Amino acid sequence: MTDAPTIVWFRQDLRLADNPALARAAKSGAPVLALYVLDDETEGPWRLGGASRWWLHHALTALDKDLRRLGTSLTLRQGPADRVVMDLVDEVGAASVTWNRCYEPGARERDARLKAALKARGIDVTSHNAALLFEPWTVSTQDDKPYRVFTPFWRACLNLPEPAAPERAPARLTGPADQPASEAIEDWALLPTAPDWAGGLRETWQPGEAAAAARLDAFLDGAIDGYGTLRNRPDIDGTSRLSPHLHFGEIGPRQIWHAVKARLANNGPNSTESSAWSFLRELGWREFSTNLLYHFPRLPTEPLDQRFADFPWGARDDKALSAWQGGLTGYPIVDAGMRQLYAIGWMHNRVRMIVASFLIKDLMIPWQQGEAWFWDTLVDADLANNAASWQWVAGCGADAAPYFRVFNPVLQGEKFDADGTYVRRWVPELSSLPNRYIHKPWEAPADALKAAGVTLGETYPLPLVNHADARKAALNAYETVKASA
DNA sequence: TTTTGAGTTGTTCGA
DNA sequence: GTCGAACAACTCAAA
Repeated sequence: MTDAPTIVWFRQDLRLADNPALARAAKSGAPVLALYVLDDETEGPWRLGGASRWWLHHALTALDKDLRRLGTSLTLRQGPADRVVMDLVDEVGAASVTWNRCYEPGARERDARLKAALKARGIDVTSHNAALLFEPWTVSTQDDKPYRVFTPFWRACLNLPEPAAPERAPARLTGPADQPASEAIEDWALLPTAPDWAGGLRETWQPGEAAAAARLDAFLDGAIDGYGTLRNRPDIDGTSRLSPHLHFGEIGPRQIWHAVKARLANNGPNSTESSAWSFLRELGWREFSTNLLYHFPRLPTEPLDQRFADFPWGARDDKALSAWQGGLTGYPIVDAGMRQLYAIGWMHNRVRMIVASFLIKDLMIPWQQGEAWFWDTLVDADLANNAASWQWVAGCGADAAPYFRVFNPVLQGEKFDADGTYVRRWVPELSSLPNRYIHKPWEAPADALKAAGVTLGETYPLPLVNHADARKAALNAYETVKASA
């Protein structure tokens, strides 16, 4: 049975280049059966959110097209992935199964179970690293414990052997003689219909491996030079916007790492060098979050710092939560961010911190509710990054901000969106307000509001809470955590 | 074991 | 408007 196929199970590695599982199968000479399984059960409550589903539809369409160029195609199946894979092994008489690792707790358990079951049946099964620069089990403190502080973690990473150079995509792939039936992606109904809210996503994003590579190239030719400072400016395209491509594995961190390094070696004056390093550091944060999730699988639901288990959150307030979600808090920078998120499935990172701080500290709503909303609405929703970042803002995570650090939405707006460009773009009903009031319309005199066509409480909300009071209340609540130490 | 240095991303107050 | 200091102590990681 020399033509028994190898199943390459694609997961969060939807690319042909720098894909060790695919490379291994291609080199083996066996026919390659490319598989993707839509599995809404394994990760429990963390099944793919709406924006992620939109992205996935297009990413799989692009991957199938790329595979066809090489001579095969993508087989789609739905169901609990371990069962689906096992059934397909029987169906096609596969001799070998290979995949690239995931680090979510449900996926890890499932993969371990499946691997054991496949081995027990004499199937050759391998797993590989396509998602990280450094595997979580290779980075630990001298006491062999996981790092809980970013800077020493990243230092330790940089002392490890450099990540391997990415491999090219296989030049050609041969599918199995009998290509098994694939489900139709349309039947998965990943795209929103009634209503179709994805217009802003379509205008903003192009999923797929080729688009990811183009995005990286554009970033390396442009914004990376100013990344060190401009990445904080939501009114400017100062970031790479690679996050959704990275999440779905349309590009891998090794590819980014080596592309940035190559550029540094070629033409890196000192100013670009520090910007390039601050960009690579962001990859480091991605690694750090994945490490945290790997070592603390309850990260998405429970505070890393147990003292926060009984944090005195405010009484349940659905109206405040809805106002936050809908971008109707009365704080322009917060509302701009939340509307950007809803419109295009992405929010600038600086603004993510501002809106998260507002939900947690001004509204006293548990961070898990913000995490859930982001999970559903972000095209780059990633279990590790999302959980680690929300916990960080809440002060209960690794490397947590000091409790007294409460973002002031007015000052943050004035500092990072000084002329209000970002607010005007996403909160158009304020667009005619003068700069000096754009981040605090409630301080504008009546004639300025009138001239701008703004009626507070009607065309734009009054502030949901008074920030100065909310800040004091938050600091009081955080005092109780200290006391419970 | 003990000690030491350091910790992504802020705000407010007073000079 | 701008600047520096205070905010409060704690935990982590390494020497």
